[in-house]
Amino acid sequence: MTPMTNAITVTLPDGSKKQYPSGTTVLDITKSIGEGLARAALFAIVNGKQVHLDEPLKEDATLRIITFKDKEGRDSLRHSCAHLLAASVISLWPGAKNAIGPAIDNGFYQDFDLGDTKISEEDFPKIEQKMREMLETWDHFDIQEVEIKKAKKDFAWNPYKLELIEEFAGQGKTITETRQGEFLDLCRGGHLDHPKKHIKGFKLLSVAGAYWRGSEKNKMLTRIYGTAFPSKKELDEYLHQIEEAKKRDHRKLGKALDLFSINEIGAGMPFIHPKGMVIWGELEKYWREVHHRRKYLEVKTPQLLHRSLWETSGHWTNYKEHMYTLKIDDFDYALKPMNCPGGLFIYKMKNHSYREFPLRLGEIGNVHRHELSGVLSGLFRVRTFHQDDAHIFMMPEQVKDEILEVLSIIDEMYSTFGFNYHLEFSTRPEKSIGSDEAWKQSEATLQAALDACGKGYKVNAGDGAFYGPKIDVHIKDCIGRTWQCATIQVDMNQPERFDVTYEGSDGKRHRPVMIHRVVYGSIERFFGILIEHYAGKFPLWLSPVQAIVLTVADRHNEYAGRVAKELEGQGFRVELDTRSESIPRKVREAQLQQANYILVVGDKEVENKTANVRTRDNVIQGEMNVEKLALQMRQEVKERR
RNA sequence: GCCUUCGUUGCAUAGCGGUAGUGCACUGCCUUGGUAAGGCAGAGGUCGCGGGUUCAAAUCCCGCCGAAGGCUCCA
Repeated sequence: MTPMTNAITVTLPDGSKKQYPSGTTVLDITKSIGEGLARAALFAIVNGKQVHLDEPLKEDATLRIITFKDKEGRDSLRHSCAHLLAASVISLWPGAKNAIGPAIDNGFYQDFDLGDTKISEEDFPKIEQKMREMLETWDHFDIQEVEIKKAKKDFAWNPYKLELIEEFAGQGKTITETRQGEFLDLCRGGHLDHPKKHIKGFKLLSVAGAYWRGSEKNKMLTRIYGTAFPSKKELDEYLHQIEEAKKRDHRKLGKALDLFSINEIGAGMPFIHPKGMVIWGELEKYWREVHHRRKYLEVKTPQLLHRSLWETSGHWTNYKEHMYTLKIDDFDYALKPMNCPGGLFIYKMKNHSYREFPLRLGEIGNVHRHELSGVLSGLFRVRTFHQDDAHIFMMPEQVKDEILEVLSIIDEMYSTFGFNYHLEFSTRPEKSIGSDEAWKQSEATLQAALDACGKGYKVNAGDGAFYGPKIDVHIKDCIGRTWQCATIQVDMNQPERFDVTYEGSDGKRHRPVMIHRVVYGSIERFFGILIEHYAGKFPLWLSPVQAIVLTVADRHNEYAGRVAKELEGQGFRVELDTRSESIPRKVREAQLQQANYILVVGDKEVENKTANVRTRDNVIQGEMNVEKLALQMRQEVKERR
């Protein structure tokens, strides 16, 4: 490390030391160490003295960050809060039985069996009040190791805890109990040393049903979600962030901007409206532009295909509950849930030579999947959607380069939207087909490609598909949420099932390697993500309304029409507002529909043959020659910014 | 699929046993106004669908359809 002037030395919770420039705050430091810790910092001690997290540090200080993570990285603040919630609910509803209550990513939850009692969000103020009252008496947690017999006796009233005790006893684990006044709980620990002192901001967020131990075979419990932070300020920031995310909700914006709708005549079946279709069309156009340049061939395969195809592919036996099937003239048919069988069918229609490889068959294919009604959500989880699919056939020695090529396409396209992303590599699951050797080889090839691309990646051992290993790409939108979109999968199943081959340089038949890959993933989903990512303010190339021309008075209508026509003639999407409404109103409405450029024309502009230009973000460009504006807009569209 | 909550005009909502209200949007008229809501008037509703209770149901009960938040994070 190059020595820094005025550097401060920070002793991190793990004991390691790091240098920062003077003026850095504790919060900056925790953020630089890792996102988790930023929210985890309780307080900091500089040279033995406690400081505020926002306080800039001077040089030559040694800092200790006191966090609410315990030694095993568990979030003791949120976990302690879950205990507090359990104690409060049981105190308010004495018949309630608490099940588990862990800390989760952004807070905590606690499950309850409430018998016939129903708790709703209206009860939250009452519960929160009780929590505050109880917290006053919670100076510390008493945790005690107990005999199994005693534990069973203590929790005779609670079948969930009993089940856990039995289980832990069977595993030879020690049983620990914690007591806060009246409230006794079974808990393995991971609490704050001083709950009263450190729980400063908590809030209950929602109530939901959840199966005991996550299995639908078990009883449905009531789960209360909440969150907690070491300060009121951080809690408020978090709540504010949730509000901001709600404003971007694609379902809300989709309605407000008239982009799409999902109606009760088809749950999970989106209707794309004219303005939404403009964006959709641009996404497809861009996709084709990139893929054509990258030597992909495009195909289209039918929606509805005979049962025999699905029997060959294995979907009829393994995927039937997700397929829409129907009988036509006494034959069984199914709507395609995936594009690959159709793609393979095209491949099989003629002989192939290694000279054609890699053979890239792309298809923006409409698929139908019967998802459970309860999992449907806006455009994010639907029953019919379009995959920007491609099936690539190649020789084994081409796989590494081809994966790199696909990663390069992904990088190119995601950069256009301003998405940062990270890669995840999933390896062989327990239930899988194919030989050990085949798996070993394809995993090694994917890994070699990942290493070569230099992006860094996370390994999810055992998370691959049953037919092959995969690479998933997770994008991060502008408010920090991540979404899995692109995926690259090696398929060791379908080529066998369809018995596809190619002729090698040795004149013999060989089995090609096939990979599936998508970039957008689902166009519906990607569209939804984009709506939230841009908060409805689409960049010019995607924007449904690129410009609105509005008039000051009726006598300017004719000229305004000419201006609109000129821009339209140059290929822009333009609206004309000649209503006899006030200018502030017309400007406001143009802004609300997120028109990129708002052109006002009045006496001055008619005389000078110009338009007065402003953007939806209140940037006033002033009087401009229309041709010059068109030139500027063309450049903006071209650069897709 | 299961749990909780919810479905009132194009949108957002009030009403929660006794003639269905408001705001925005829409239509008409007045206004011809210079950059985020000018004024007045009007039209628009099988209160998701079906059944039940009641003298009377948007309101209470049951069933169905649809939506939202969950159902992975383990004492």
